[in-house]
Amino acid sequence: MRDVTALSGPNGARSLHPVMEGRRPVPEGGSRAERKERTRQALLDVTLRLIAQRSLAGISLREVAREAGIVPTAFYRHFESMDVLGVELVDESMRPLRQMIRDARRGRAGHGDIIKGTVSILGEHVRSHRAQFQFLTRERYGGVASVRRAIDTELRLFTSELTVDLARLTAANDWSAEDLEMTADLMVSTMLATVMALLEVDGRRGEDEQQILVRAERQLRLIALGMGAWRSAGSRPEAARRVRAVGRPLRPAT
Amino acid sequence: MRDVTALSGPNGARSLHPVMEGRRPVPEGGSRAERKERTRQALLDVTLRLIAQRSLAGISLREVAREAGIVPTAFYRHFESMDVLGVELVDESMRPLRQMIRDARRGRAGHGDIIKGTVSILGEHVRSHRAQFQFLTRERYGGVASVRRAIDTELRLFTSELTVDLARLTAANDWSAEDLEMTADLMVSTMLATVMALLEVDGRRGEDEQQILVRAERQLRLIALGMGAWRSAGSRPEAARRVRAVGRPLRPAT
DNA sequence: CATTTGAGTGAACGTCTGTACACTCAAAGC
DNA sequence: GCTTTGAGTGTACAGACGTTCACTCAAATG
Repeated sequence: MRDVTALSGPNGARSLHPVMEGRRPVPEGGSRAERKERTRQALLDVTLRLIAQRSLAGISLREVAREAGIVPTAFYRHFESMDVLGVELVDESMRPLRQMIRDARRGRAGHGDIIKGTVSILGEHVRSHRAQFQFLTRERYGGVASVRRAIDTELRLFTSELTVDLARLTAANDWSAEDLEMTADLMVSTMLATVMALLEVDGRRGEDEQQILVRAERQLRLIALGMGAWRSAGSRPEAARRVRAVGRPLRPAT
Repeated sequence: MRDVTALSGPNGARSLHPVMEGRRPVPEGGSRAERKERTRQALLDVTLRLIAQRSLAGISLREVAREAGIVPTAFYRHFESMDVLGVELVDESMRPLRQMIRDARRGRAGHGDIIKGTVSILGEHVRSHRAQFQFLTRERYGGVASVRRAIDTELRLFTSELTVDLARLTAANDWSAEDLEMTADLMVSTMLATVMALLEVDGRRGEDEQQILVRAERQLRLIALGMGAWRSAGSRPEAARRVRAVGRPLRPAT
């Protein structure tokens, strides 16, 4: 935030190169409602872009407005404050994540290996929706309380959906709801850790993307193996066998 | 003679109102070095206290100085900037965490159950060093790049230490270094997720502390079971048996 | 004892912030 | 066609920010 100030000296802000500075003052045309929506989207997009370098708390209303090509006061026509914009951004950023879950569930990659497919889809989505994932992980434990809450709520929903999926895969009634939820939580947090690692991969050499994904795949497979062993030492062998199938095909490290 | 220092400037500026504000201006007494160290510590403490509500990026140098009872300019006698203070704070906050690892390793709780003991120690430390853990988790993916780096480095060290421990527990040469690191990473991220959940427990009813710790224990046990099964389906059964012992005693959900 | 040192002071600076207010003027509604 | 609406404008202000500078004055030094 500090080094940015070096750009805007006490010049007139007039004599800049006419073609330089690609500041688009919101594309024109369309009905009133369309134009408003476009400006609103521009504000969200700009914030998402800026979050790549600083956290939401470090981004000012004025800067967002400036980058979106409107005057600071016009910001209020769309959002009450930056905090409210942040909460809205959670919803928007969650959309690709929800799509990801849907993709993973239908087994789009469809190689018959659920884990491999899921991890591969995760990698693709993080690559193509980098900014959204960055926003979510950065602000999950960040400074703005309302935004943190919103993310937390969505993530809980995510976990409970996965719990349902797991229940289906484990023959439903052999595992307690508590154990299912515990396992789903472990998987979600493993995937989140993977997302965070992926996002830090450039700028931090040493681990490359593929390596992280391979590790995530093995971690999930380890968990699946654990599921197979969880109850197998006693109670219902046929359910345990079913769970174990999730972990297959297992191909340990060379 | 322009070095006439006898300027009749508007010095005055003797003592202000004796009872200005209830701000403690750094406890007095001791040598110069001691007083300096105390002020320095006050700056760190104040920042740690303020981080409970906002992120580091949202805390100003002036506010920290004010709360520590010194004038803004005096801040520079101790730190070049808030960013540098942040990096220093990482080091300081890591100390309790390092102590925790040492405790866990020696099995201070000493019930013979490594997992139970570790989780219990984790819970205790989070309770008694709340602010430090909050700082670390909040800033791990936060806005200040240098702080993020510092935390990342320390956490990597943590993981590699755990890798060594795992190597010892798994008979050293049956598992590849890569697999050991993968597993250690999974365990660390599980524990970090637990820390984060613990920190959000109050202010967010529904899950209480004990519940989170029980879940973490089960998650780690699930992982340990996974380790037992990882290689057992083929290669070196006696090593697998050894690993499996880590997971015991296993007492699945009621 | 006289001298040097350096943590803390206080005023001042230029800049950026969020927000208030009165305004413009094209599209929407009647 | 006349009126209403509302997204975007421009000016203005008070407060907070980081940083500068010349300073004080007790402790450390010798």
